Amino acid sequence: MHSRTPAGRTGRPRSAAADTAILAATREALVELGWSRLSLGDVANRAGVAKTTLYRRWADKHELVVDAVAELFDALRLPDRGSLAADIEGVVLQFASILARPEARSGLMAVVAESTRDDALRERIRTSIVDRQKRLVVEGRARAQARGELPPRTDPAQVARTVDLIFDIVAGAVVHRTLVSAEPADEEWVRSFTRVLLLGLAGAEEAGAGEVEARAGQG
Amino acid sequence: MHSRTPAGRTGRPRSAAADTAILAATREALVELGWSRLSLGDVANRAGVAKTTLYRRWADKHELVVDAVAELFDALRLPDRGSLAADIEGVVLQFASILARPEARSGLMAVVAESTRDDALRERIRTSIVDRQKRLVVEGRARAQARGELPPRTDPAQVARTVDLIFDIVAGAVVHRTLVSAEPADEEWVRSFTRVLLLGLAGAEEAGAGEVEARAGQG
Amino acid sequence: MHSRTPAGRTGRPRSAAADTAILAATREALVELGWSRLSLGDVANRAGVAKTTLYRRWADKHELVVDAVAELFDALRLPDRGSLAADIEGVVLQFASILARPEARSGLMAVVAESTRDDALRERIRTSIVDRQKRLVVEGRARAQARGELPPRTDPAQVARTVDLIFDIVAGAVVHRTLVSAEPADEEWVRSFTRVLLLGLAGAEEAGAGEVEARAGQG
Amino acid sequence: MHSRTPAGRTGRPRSAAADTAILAATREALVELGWSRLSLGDVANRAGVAKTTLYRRWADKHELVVDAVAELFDALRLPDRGSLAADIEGVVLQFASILARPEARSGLMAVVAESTRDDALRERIRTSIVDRQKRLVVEGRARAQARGELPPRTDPAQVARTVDLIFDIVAGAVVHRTLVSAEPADEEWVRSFTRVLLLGLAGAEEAGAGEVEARAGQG
DNA sequence: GGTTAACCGAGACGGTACGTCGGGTCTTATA
DNA sequence: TATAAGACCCGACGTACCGTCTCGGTTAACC
Repeated sequence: MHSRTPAGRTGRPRSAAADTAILAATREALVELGWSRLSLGDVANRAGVAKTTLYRRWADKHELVVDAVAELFDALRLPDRGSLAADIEGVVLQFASILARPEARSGLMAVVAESTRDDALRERIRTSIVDRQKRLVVEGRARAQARGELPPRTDPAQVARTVDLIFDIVAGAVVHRTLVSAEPADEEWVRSFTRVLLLGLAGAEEAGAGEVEARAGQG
Repeated sequence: MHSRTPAGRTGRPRSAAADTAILAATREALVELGWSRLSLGDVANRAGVAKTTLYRRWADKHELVVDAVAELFDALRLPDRGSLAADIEGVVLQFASILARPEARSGLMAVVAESTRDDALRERIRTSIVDRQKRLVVEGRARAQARGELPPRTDPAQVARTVDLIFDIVAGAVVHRTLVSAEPADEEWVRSFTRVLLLGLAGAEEAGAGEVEARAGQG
Repeated sequence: MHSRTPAGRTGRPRSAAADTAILAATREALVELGWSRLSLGDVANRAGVAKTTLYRRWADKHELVVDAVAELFDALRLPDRGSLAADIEGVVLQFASILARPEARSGLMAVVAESTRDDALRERIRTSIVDRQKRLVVEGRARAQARGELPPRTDPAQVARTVDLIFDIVAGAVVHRTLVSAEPADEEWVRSFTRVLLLGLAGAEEAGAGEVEARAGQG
Repeated sequence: MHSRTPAGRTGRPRSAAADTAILAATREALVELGWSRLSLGDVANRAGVAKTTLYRRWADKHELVVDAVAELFDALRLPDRGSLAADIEGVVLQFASILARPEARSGLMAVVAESTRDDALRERIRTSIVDRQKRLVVEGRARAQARGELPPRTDPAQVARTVDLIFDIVAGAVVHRTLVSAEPADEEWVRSFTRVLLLGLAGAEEAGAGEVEARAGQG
């Protein structure tokens, strides 16, 4: 994570328990107070840790919250429900249920907001959250290809573009639905959304091959 | 907007110029400092206005920024480019270009983040930004129906559901692409995205009619 | 005191009560905690004042304590006990009794210690405390001259030198006795000290005249 | 000094060099930073020693500084300049020149300030500095008696009182002159001061004998 | 000549206070 | 009544030291 392990090996080693306690305390405080009222002094108190210990490990509020929130998304699993549509619906519902938790809602949005002015923070978000969860898309595609639901694809650049596009559509739609529109991403909505997504991808898949080749010929 | 016009009519009237100057100063400060470093004292200075004046009109930082940011999105127009796909691409590119402006990026995300803990703020965002821009989806559908690209729909509840879904997908994907994935929503990406969206909607439209009626019979 | 009255006349004026409360709180805290454990946050609390208010008026702990302590010495009066010796004994006993108060002891010495590294602070001490109390020596001499105990002196430079010398001897001896030697400056000690001082001054007065004239001829 | 020699005799003995290095580093830091900005971590760094080592030997900042400063005054010597007046002037000038050194100025005053709230510290100051230097007064009197400048005195209590009085007057006046009045204790000032002191003592000596006997009869 | 107990360096730890900054309220004089 | 100015209370910031505590490793005296 943040642990740029200190060069030397001397001195008292850092307490591993402190990290855990701090991140848990951060999530707890996010639930109770939200982002804007969360203070690092309070987090340190909750964690039973001195403020200095906290600052020794994280440069500021945002970096801390990225790590605290990132762990939440690691709970996401791609269930095997027999079909691509069902798999997607399953993972989207999980995602929605994480976003229903207050610490995820306000923590995630706050760091994204700050990352618009802080390249290091943006990179940290990408590394700790975004790229980490793209595994779900990759897994899902592989499983669908194994089932014969999707044709095997080999062009790596094209695969990467597609994975990114799917991820932006899925994550973006769910976040927007729950946080901006402030409507629940319930089973009905998820079914509608998944249908649109899969039909769109299927259609694009068919039409896309020739176009890509055509473009490759130009560039 | 915020102007709960004061009851009494006596005394010195509020300066109309102050509102404009404050909102402009807010956007300017957002560009330079981002959300977290923006301070109301500084905004008041830039606007050549006393802090008192500012607080008399907006309850706090977030309300002010919602108003300041909302104006940016009012510039969105639905261009008539001859086809639904082209129209969508046009408006999405506009949206992306607004999100490329730093005041929009950090302002929008910051108020969304705070709105996860503040119902009044969420409502204000919905009123001032979200619902206001859904007009684009409604207009686009109407134009496409006029062109014969889409069949006319009459069930108002179903229409509302579809409009909401489209808006969440479009806005969500563009925001996620630009702010979270931190990749440009350039012409190529917009073309890919639009193709997936339209094919998905077309497919769902065909398949959906019967299903909706069936569900309506149950509910 | 410290009040470099702000240039402009606009805005809310500074609370005069705050000054008084802060200085009183400072002395109270000095009594309870001593210099080193005295914190400005605590002083602000005791005074019922925000820390910012305190810092707006005093640059740091030392400046504040100089002002708080200086007031204590303004209580010194030169009693008319009928003879120069008795007058001196009276004022020295008063001085000793002020130095017996813990806020005076630790406050005074602490600012003197810091003033060895801070010219502005040293000047402040001189202005607020030292020069202010030299009035006692001047008064005492005048009264003794009126009684005929001392011959009238007119050379102002020589008078100033003598006043300074007397002040350094008196203040120095009492401070050293009470704070460094840590013995009480009780009546017996004060009587012995005063006898030495007066006999020394009388002798120097006799022998000094010619020498001074001689030096004046050279310079 | 501070070395409460550890009970057991086994194990690695303490480094003697560390003591020297630490005290020297303390004085060096006092010169550069003054008391208030002096930190023990910094002293340890300068001395090339771990903080642990420092704390194993001195309980806190004040105790350390007493020891560091006390050594400075051990350089005082009573010169034999042929007369009591000249001897006194000589030693007073030495004293003044030590007090001109920044480490002595701020170190001495700081520990005196703190000692007003700390009896152990006051005792340490008395032992390490005050009583240690009273030897100068005792020596000076003895030499003057040998020269026949002073009558031999035998009552030990009276002698002790006189030695204390002289020490308080001399040390107090010089300290006050240099640190509080912030004027130089130069040759001219020292000459004036010594004249007053000696004349005062001579007069008191003559007049005092009978009075002392009288008081002894009462007590 | 191995044991062993106290030493040493490094540096993390729980604390306390620092001096600053911003939020939002208030009190003036002026318009 | 609105305004500009600016003082006010409050609370958090991030930093600096304090004095304590672990570590791994080093000495010297004792056996």
